[in-house]
Amino acid sequence: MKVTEGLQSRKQQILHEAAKLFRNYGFKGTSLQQIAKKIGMEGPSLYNHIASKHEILSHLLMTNARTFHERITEIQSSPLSALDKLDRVISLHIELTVANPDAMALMLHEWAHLPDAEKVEYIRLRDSYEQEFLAILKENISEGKVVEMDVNFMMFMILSTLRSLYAWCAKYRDYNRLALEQHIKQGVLKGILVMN
Amino acid sequence: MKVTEGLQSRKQQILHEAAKLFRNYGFKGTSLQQIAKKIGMEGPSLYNHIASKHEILSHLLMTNARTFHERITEIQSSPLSALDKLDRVISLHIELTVANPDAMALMLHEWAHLPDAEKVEYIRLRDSYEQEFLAILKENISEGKVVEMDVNFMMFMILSTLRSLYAWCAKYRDYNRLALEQHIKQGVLKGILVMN
DNA sequence: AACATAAACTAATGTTCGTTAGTTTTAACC
DNA sequence: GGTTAAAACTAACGAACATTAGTTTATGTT
Repeated sequence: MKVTEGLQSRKQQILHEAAKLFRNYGFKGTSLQQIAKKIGMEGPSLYNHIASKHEILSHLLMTNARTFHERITEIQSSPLSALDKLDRVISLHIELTVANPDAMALMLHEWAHLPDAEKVEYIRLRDSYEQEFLAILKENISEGKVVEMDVNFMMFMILSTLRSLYAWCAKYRDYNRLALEQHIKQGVLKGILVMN
Repeated sequence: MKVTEGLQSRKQQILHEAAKLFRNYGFKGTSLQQIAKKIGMEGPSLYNHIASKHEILSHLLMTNARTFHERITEIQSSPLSALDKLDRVISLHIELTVANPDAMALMLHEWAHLPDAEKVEYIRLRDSYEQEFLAILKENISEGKVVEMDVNFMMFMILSTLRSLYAWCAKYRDYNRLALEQHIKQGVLKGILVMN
């Protein structure tokens, strides 16, 4: 019986390498053999640590989906101003993306391969997230903090940027996270045109 | 020998249904059987019209990648003002996305499954596109039309929104295309904050 | 040192799928 | 109506892959 584990448990190694491979080749395009090779094992040996290939995907997606859901609920029910809530939501995306860009990529593309039951839950979590997001935007609009605009459309634009972040943050490793936040908040909130 | 073909040739039907399926289940997650069923044939019969499964993906991706490349080159080499060029590029994205939302989804996610030679060309076309885009943004900056900001970052934000459009334009079928353009240009260029 | 359990390996199974071969049907043209 | 070629079908192959079974190796505990 092992008492001390490596810094990363075997299961975490699997999840980490799988996330990278799934991101590059897709869930269906990645074999268990490939994942195993990356950590120096044979394919079937993975089954000492996981129950199935789908379990890997489920873990990666559901963990992050639940985190997003919990965190935005916290923010929404906090006593912050509407504008501060929006600010926190942007920070939340940046935080989770910097921590785990590969998993963020999967959240966009690979949830379709979840087993049925978890797919349903995933969609529920995501829809619920978007409802909270909409509520925060509506608060801002009714307080006059934000331009009058179709609120669904406003959310689309902001989420498009935040959900693509994973693809670009690698190129901006030289920025620290605060500079990244500055840039995003400037661009998303204030636009890019010079006023006149 | 057939002289008149249906309104859509068999090959176009295949491309159309394949695009929808690839978008929903991914290239690797879609079988030729599935595609064939959608147009009422058996799997192997597809080979009377296509050379391989990869050919379908290649056609869908390369056609659109070349169109983007040609069109932005036209715009860039036109005598339009820098701001008008930016405007035209946004319109270009909207035009191609409305015409073919499924193929646009593939351009984000499925190019990794292209055969090697075409993958190289695809990346070259995309990089070249981004270079033209950057040049247009730099023109705008040096003319003072646009805020001082890291130009790569500015492009990231704009392209994130434009490249996600396919996912949302279905929800906005009630807008006509001009209203869609108004919204996007407002949001991307002017931001959402009320000025003070 | 002996034991027990975790974790690795090899071999094999059953399935799915892209693709090929060979055959039959459909439909235009003389 | 007979000819011809396109386009459909069925059957089969071979490769890839997730997963299972059974065995061996490694390791921590007594």
